[in-house]
Amino acid sequence: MYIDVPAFPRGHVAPCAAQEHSDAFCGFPSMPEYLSRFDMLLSEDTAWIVRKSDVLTSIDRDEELLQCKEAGQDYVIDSMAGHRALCVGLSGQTDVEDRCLEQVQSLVLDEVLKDIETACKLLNINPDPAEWSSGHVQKWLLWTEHLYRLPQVGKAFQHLSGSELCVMSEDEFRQRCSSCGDVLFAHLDIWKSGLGSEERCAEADSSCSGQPIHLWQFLRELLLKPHSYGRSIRWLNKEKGIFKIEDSAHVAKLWGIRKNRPAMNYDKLSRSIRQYYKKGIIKKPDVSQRLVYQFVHPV
DNA sequence: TATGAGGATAGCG
DNA sequence: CGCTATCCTCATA
Repeated sequence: MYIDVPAFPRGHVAPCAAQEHSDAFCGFPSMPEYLSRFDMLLSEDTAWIVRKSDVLTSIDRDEELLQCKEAGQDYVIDSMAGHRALCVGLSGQTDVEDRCLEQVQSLVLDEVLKDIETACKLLNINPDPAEWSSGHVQKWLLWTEHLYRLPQVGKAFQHLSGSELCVMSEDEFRQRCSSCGDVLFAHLDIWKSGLGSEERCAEADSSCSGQPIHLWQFLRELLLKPHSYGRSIRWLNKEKGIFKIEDSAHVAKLWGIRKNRPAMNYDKLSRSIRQYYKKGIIKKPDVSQRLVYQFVHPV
């Protein structure tokens, strides 16, 4: 049985095209990490098969398999070519598992849509790629490149509107960018398919084409998505609103992209944070630590 | 060398 | 005017 889910299988182990980061993490959660969100739905003897998407082709299957085994789970990588299909249970008990899988599917879909909504807010762009101007396309590219640590290839897609981008085939993406065209195509594909429900779309629409976002709101949004941004900024104590900026350059870069300020850096971003001291929005925690701040009014 | 505090100034909706 | 963005000086680790 196969579940067709946008996003998960294509993204989760996308190859790390950027050489600068040699560690295993490529901006995506590992499969075990991702699946751990759904632990409650997985029975111990359930095996998962991930059909190999084109994005997965450059990953060493054995290595991936190993990674999954290390996590103490019984995951299996299917060698079938195919795309964007995730998973499915093997060992037997179909009744219960079918129900579980339906729930997983709905949860995964939900996660994906929420991720896109967040990205819309953070980028201040429309959730529907077809509506993007060439400027929006560049913004999305820049963001995606930084988020997943891909090489910067904005130039290869210059002067392209969202609708033009949407009708491009995967091969055309590859032609424009041999190093990561396939990955970018996969990411765009997630956006293209993430538009199933209209209510969400309308919702996201009103929330993102809004007012200029404030820095503290932006930081909050990043903190809400540890799965995507946890390597750059994370809570040290969520209840007290204490957070730490783990990668100052990266956070500053993302903020710069959001505000269309290519020259943004941590020096300037931190100056803005300090402006919040007297406004009572953010302060240094009682025991001051480097790169650690605290929201005065935690939610 | 990176971070932190805060003054000064300019731009912008 | 509020909210930065930018630049700068001085202090600190």
